[in-house]
Amino acid sequence: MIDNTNGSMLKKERHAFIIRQINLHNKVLSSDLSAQLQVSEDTIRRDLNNLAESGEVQKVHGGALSKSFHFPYQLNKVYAQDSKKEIARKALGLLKEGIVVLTGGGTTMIEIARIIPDDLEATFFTISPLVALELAERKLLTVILIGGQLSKNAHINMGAKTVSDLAEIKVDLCFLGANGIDLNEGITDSDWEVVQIKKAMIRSSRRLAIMSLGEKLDSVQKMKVCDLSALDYLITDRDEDHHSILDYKRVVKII
Amino acid sequence: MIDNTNGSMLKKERHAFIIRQINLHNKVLSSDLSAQLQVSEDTIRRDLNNLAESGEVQKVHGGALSKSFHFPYQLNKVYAQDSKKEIARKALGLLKEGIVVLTGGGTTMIEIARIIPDDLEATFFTISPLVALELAERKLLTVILIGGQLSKNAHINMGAKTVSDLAEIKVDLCFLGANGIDLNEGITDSDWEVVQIKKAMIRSSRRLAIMSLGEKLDSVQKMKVCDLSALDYLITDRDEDHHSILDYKRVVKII
DNA sequence: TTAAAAACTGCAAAATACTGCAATATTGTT
DNA sequence: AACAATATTGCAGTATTTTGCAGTTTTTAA
Repeated sequence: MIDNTNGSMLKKERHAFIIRQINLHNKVLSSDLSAQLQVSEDTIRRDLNNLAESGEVQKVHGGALSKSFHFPYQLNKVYAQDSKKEIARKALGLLKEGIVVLTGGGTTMIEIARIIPDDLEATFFTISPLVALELAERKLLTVILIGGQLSKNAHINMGAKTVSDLAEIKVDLCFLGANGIDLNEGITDSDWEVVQIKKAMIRSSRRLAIMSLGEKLDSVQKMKVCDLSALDYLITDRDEDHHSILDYKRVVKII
Repeated sequence: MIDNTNGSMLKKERHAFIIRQINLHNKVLSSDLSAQLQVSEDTIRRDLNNLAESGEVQKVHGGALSKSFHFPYQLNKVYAQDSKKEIARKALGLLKEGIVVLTGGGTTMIEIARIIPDDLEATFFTISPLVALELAERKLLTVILIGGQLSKNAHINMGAKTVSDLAEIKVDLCFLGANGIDLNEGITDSDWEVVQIKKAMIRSSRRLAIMSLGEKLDSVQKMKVCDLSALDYLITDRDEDHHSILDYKRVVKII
């Protein structure tokens, strides 16, 4: 592991070693390098300063990170928007002329609303004001916003009134986002109120389509919404032959 | 799941992990992060403070929320004329702690929603998704969106369901825009459905405040909403001594 | 209203970073 | 090879950052 054959190591060699470690692990700790390279932490710190000056690494307190290490988000942009668009594109295949749909909120659902063709005639129930407004842009859609108390976090209508209004409808298809999705635990969420709403939505629908980023697969939250067996479709951005999908494929139709 | 390759985790890595969790689930709890990252909640709190300072998340009691999720609809920011802002400023005077309000839609109403102080505790019913979303930004407001079929041009909920839901409430004050306003003909509108909604809203309110640009005074539309005698307040951008106001002043309180 | 949870404050310990400096190593020149 | 000029390294002392803890205040929920 340590290339310390002749006791002393040139600065360039150390730099190369550090770069290699960073490429390997995306990060290095000064303390680790000091031990591995048998030099003082001061020297390591100077090395990291050099590499940072020439823009090869990103120095942080305690070590350094790969320069490509950046926050997985961009300001003013929806996280993983391309993936969500891919999900939206797939979801579109479930929409047919005259269908009656019930939808939740979330950015993925908004992406679907955005790409619904202008010539589709259908009825959309939704608990999300944002989705409703987006859907209302399509001339031929009937958009019904189910009322209730608007939650500040999720920006969807919740509470008893929403649940009881939901009980009065029965739709062909329900689009729902998932916060946690797992083979054994099924669909889970972290907010009790949200879970009540989702359950009510599922009760009001003949078929259920869950949309989820592939990243969320195998994650579990505190509250249970339903089992995987309740799903008719699972729509993700991953290819259906992706290894992470295989187990799900046996339980639910993957789109 | 947790990227804990090495025993210790650099601060920036924690930050990235937090951002990722927020992007994925829209919200995080300090307690969860503390457990997942194996650091004290104090550290998490400081992390969240840092991320909030640089505007990357929105900190709330107990955790943090995704910021990108919170402001998307501000994109279609309407630029209210000064006169509408003036009306909004005046309307604010009618709001008191604990009041229950019912509002319609329209840019003037949105302008009011925007300038409501953060420390006002009150309950707002509304038939406008946009107004509801704007109101939801105020932490202490309870916002109840009355459902119905979303009209494509006015972007308010209408139809039988909305009317019957309105019949079930009784509020202190109703804010309504006016399309036509005239001494003899009262408040008038051009859309039959809108008139039904407005009448239902008026029935559900103890006091009625009509907001209208001064230029709409003395104009008449086809359908009647109510007489001027039904108004408690008429809010315009004109000075109350303006010549065009004088006649109205005898019938209704001008603000 | 009270009780629990969460946030803030100040503080101290540990880890990390910086400064100047002397010892050592490297390089370039004759 | 000898020597000077330069660069690198480790060290000691000091400063800064990070973190957890205890006590207090604020917020939330019942």
